[in-house]
Amino acid sequence: MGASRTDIYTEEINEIADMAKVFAHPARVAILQYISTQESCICNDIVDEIGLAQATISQHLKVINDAGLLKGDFQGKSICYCLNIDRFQKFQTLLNSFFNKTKSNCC
Amino acid sequence: MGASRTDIYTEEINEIADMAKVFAHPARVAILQYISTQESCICNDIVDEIGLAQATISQHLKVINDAGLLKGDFQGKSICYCLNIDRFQKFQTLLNSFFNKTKSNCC
DNA sequence: TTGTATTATTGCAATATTACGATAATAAAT
DNA sequence: ATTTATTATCGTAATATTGCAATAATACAA
Repeated sequence: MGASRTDIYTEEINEIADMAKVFAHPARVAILQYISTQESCICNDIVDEIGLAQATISQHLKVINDAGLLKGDFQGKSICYCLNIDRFQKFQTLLNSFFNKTKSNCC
Repeated sequence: MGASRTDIYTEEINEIADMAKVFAHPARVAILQYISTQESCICNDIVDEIGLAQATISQHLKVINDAGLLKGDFQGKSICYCLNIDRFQKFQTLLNSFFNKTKSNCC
């Protein structure tokens, strides 16, 4: 007990939950929003911008990255993070598909 | 430490994270989906359908309800849960607005 | 009122998440 | 090779979440 069960749900349902988890922490929402506003896809500035420790930001970036939402390119010593638009679009499409199906069925 | 900080983010960002949290567990996604397929908005059947303990389902229903996504009407001894479509629609609209803004800005 | 069915709450144990300091790893510059 | 700047990882503490059994509360029926 304590751990979420995933074996009793369909793959689609687990996928939606996993997607939502990325956005289920304000730091990650803020990071995504901030990255999108930066012309040159800054990296360590995220730490200054958001106000959490560097280790914490790195941890959140890992979660976002593991979900496939980032492209990271080295630029000098720093890493230039950028949104993976295709993946981001896929998230939006799948979530909308779930929303539309669910609300159209409703009693 | 351990608790999420919310004071350092905008209200919009916290709102999006709170919304996403509802969908960030497969049981809640499954519950919402199931409720939407039921003509007559069944209640305790959710327990049978999903396969978690009654206490656990009730806990998840509370999370969904606290987010304003349910309407519950008494029907006999049982409660007839139904999706609050207006609220559900608002979730979809706000999330889409975040997605659209974010992806259009990207580098 | 008593019994029955349904849902909510409480208490607890297990696991996950969040946050940070310290440290390691990496890449470029000197 | 050494230094410097940047990012990732490790270890740890605090809090949150998940899940369940047991129990309480609620609503109706007899």
